[in-house]
Amino acid sequence: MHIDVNSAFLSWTAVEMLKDGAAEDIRLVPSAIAGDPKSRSGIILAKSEPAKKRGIKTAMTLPEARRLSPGLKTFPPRHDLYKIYSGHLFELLSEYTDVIERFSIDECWLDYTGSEKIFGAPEEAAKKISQRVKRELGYTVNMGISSNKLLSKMASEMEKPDHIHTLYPHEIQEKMWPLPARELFGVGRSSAATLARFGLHTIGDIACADPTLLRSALKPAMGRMVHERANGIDDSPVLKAEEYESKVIGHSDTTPSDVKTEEEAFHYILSLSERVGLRLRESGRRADVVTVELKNSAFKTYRHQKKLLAPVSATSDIYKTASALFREMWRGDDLRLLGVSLSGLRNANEEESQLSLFGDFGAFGAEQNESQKTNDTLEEAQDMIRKRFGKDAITRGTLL
DNA sequence: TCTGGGGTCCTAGGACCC
DNA sequence: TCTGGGGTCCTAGGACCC
Repeated sequence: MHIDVNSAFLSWTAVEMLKDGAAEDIRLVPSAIAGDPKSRSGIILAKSEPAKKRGIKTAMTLPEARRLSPGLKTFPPRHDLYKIYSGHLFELLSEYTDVIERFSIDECWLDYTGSEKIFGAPEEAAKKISQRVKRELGYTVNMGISSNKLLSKMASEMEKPDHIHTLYPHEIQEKMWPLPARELFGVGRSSAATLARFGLHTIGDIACADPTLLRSALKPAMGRMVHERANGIDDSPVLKAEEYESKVIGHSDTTPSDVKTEEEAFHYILSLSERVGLRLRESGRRADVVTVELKNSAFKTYRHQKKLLAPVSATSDIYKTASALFREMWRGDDLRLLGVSLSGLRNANEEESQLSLFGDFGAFGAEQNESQKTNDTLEEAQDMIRKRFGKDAITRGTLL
């Protein structure tokens, strides 16, 4: 089964507002969750059904949305709230199986195999789950049922909101093949355009196309994948949280105004390094690849990465690499976004020799190792302060 | 009153190795 | 008197997902 919260950010905000005594349910009027144009994040993140009827789409800019729906009520995103609501949903779902894969904050797969004996046929269980979510948590979900992840996902995307769909293999031709190619999970704007050039417009067209043609048109991996998916083929397992580890830890910020100087950029790089470093250490891991991403005022994005000789976890090491990357890559253009991410992640204790043999400036190993130990201790202390008193309890003077 | 932030995966080219 | 073929690793860029 695949389960998807209808207009998650908006639904959860609506439930919270009602809990706080709001007179109006924002789900029943044209409304949206949107960022703030002042901070240059003014896009639609979620919309109500009445807003959707007026043509408002996710990722649309706020002025565009207001033109379509002048009275549109908008509310800022509340990610901390969403995390809590998401947690409650997953708790409820955990009663039905312990094999749950969280795909995003509002979507997951349940491997219902074996649970029939306790909760009945999947269609019956889905109905129960959906009703319980509505009654106990206060919002609606879409659910899809089939024999693999791809088909259940395609099923839950069908008619919204508050629907349960099946898409078993024998239903593929009737229910999935007539859909536009773009609606196949994994086919985006670019692939859809390429497929259209070959006269392939529906999922059925892809399913019946020559696999060799697809592989040459879309590159081998993508060609093979879309052909398999269009035919309902997918054998990927539902991965429990214990079996899953993220491969990247990253943060990026769109700045309130363009960054034009190296000095200003370094402040952001330091703040970003601190945030990814904290998350890295909290996850108990170290990283040996640092990536810096920049987006200029023309919306052109570019990144540089650097693989280190040894994995690191200290903010100072991350910042050192990130600022060097920035210096090497910056084209002098006005920047609207800066990002720092860490990859090449491994468990901290797996690395016996975590200390670099050579110093910063080719100094003797011992000195470098001592300063690194001091750094680690300093940062551990800061992490503890943040854990106990909040993320803003301690920060660098330069970031104030 | 213009365009977010968090990720995953694939490809191509170059350095390098035998 | 003219330049192979098997690999691995690193990096930059891009497609795709929510």
